[in-house]
Amino acid sequence: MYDEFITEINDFLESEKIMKKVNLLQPPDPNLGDFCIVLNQYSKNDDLFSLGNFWAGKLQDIEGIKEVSVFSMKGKKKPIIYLNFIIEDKIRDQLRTQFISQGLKSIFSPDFGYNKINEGKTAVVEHTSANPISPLHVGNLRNSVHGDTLSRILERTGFDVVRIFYVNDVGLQISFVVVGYELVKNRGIKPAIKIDLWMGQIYAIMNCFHTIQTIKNRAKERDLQTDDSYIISENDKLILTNFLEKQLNELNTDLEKLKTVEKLSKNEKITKRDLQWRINKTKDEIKEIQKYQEIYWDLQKRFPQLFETLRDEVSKIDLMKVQGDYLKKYEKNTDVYVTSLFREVVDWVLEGFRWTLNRYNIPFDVIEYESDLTWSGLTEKVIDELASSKYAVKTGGEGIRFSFPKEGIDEMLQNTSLVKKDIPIKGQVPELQLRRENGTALYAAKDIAYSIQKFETHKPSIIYNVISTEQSLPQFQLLFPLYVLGKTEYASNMKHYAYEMVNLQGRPMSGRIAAYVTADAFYDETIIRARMAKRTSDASRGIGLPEGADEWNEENEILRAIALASTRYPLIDKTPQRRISLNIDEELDFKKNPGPFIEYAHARASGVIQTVKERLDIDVSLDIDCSLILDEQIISIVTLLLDLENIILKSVRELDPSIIATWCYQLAQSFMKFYEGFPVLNAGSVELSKSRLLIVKAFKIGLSTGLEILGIPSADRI
RNA sequence: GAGCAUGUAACUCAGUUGGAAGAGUGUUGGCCUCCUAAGCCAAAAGUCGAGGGUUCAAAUCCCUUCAUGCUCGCCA
Repeated sequence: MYDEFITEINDFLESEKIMKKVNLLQPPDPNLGDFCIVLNQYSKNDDLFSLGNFWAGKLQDIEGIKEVSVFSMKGKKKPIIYLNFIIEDKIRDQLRTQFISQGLKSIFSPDFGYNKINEGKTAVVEHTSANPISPLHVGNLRNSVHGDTLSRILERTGFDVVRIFYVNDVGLQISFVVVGYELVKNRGIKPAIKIDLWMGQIYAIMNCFHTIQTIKNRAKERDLQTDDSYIISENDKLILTNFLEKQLNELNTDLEKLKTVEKLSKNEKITKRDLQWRINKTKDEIKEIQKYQEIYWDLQKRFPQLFETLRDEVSKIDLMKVQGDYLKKYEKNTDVYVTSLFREVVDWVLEGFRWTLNRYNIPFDVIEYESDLTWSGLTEKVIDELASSKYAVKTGGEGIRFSFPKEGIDEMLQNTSLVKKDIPIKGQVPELQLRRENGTALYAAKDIAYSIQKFETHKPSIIYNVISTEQSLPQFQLLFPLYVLGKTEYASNMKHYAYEMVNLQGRPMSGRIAAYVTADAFYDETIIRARMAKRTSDASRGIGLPEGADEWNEENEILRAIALASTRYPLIDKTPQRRISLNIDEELDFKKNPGPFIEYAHARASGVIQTVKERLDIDVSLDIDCSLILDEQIISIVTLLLDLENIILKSVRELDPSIIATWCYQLAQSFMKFYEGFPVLNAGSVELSKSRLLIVKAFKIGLSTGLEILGIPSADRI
């Protein structure tokens, strides 16, 4: 807004033989001045205060400047001198009029809120990708909301975005559900609740049986006398923990010994770290026994019918063998029955996911199955190719391990656009096992193959993987193999969008024990609470319950907007690398959640527009007298609105959609203040009504754009 | 043991290339005869985790240190 002054001040600086470009700042309080500069930036003079007064006198002569005041702040060695500029009222008004009228023009143009720098390019966003074994919970939802918002932001910059859900349908976990499902299906039991919720229960129960069986198998290997049932009896527990605690004691004495001597015995060379690792393992094992004894009773109590059925059926079969067998058959796609059974379970759960995600306004373009990738043979091809590189080591059997020597990494940094900061670890990057000794591929290898597949099928110029920060190292470990395979471009353009996990009331959520607040429950609860709040508020305004079918539909739409604002906003308003702790009760208290506040601001704006239309019958065009609306409050709204494009670019650059969320909130806040102080209906004159109405409309456009980026519909009434 | 992230008001968090410490919630007190009070106004509340360094100037950059979370050789 103050461009003219910049050139004038630059001219002055030049006449003082200072070759620096002037940098205008904003004083903390508008009463201090319209803009200011820091004198220290331009002069190393010892007596800055006198110089400041001298400059102030000179600069005051610039046309349009009313006054330049000198403000001195104490520094350790020298004072810090600010020169505060106050513009002549008339000039300020002129500048503001111009600023607002030009600003409004660009806000009402169809390009507003877009910056097509990536036009014609494709971006892939892979997100959510939750295992299809239990319902989506609030923890998964953070991933979905971030992934979806990121996609929407990318679209705003011109990208053609492909949203991918990657289904991990090959693995031990999924085989639990498949076997469990087959067992209950054969007994004629059908789901009476939402399918993913039901499968989640089967999963938790089967996981429990499986873990208990694993514990018992380990006991057998150690020649301990436990029985074969799927329950840890008190006797079993006693035998197991006694054994483990004895072992723990031995390990601890070894560790103490190792602190004083180099080696434990002549033959055995064992490191401290190794011992520590074993100690931790043993401790975990002891905890696990206790935990799964409790989980057993807990699940039996919570899901009695499923539990009893599954326990009866499981005791008739060799669970480990059947599971392993099924999994192998599915991986190789050799048994039509098994394959269709897996797909039946997976697709059923995915249908449940889709339904849930749809409520949250989160669409997907593509669903890709890990099994398809496995069957395509690409993984084996990639492993073989990597195995012949100089970084691969054979580890016995068919095992292949991949190493990350410093020279190799340095070479990659030179030949790609990657920089040191992209490496999440200093020093030696740990080796990566690609194939087990028994010949099966590990997840890491599949992921490398999958990355290549993603690039080759969708031809994106960039891929974003939305995955929690826990996966930083494995995500980085993907890049170097890609580079080694000659896929330099791929390595450069695969980005890990990392976000921290969600804690729920101080406790992490676990699918393994079916302890989660499901995304569905969260949504349902929010709708109920929103309806209660709306009815209360309507009643205080004398509005009755909705009667006709249309009104019910309208109410439902309003409630949906409020629900999405209340659920999506708290998941996106904090920077992704911050761990968040959701307190469901607080999020449902609409006074504590900024989401509904933003909706309210939008509804108020819509209300104004509607009422004015009904009662005033005025025509609004851009051709208005902006000199009527030069107030700070209005300037701040327009400034914010015009900032949207920058904000979008910044959020892409920093991979942080919370910037958009904060912007929406600030804008809503700014509008609320405007709303209180600047009535449109009773403005006093038609001209004033018109110009204020234009601001309201501009605000509405801006906020609904922001909300659209956040995937939140905007409500016209609340 | 090593690496990464975080640490700002009682609570939840913003804070742009270093340039005058910011919101909301909560607390206290005001404001509905007037476009929706899920709102607005005012007040109180801070050693920016601690210590050091660089600088005219540090929440911001560098070093040290403390606290919390996550990760680190065949889990997916």
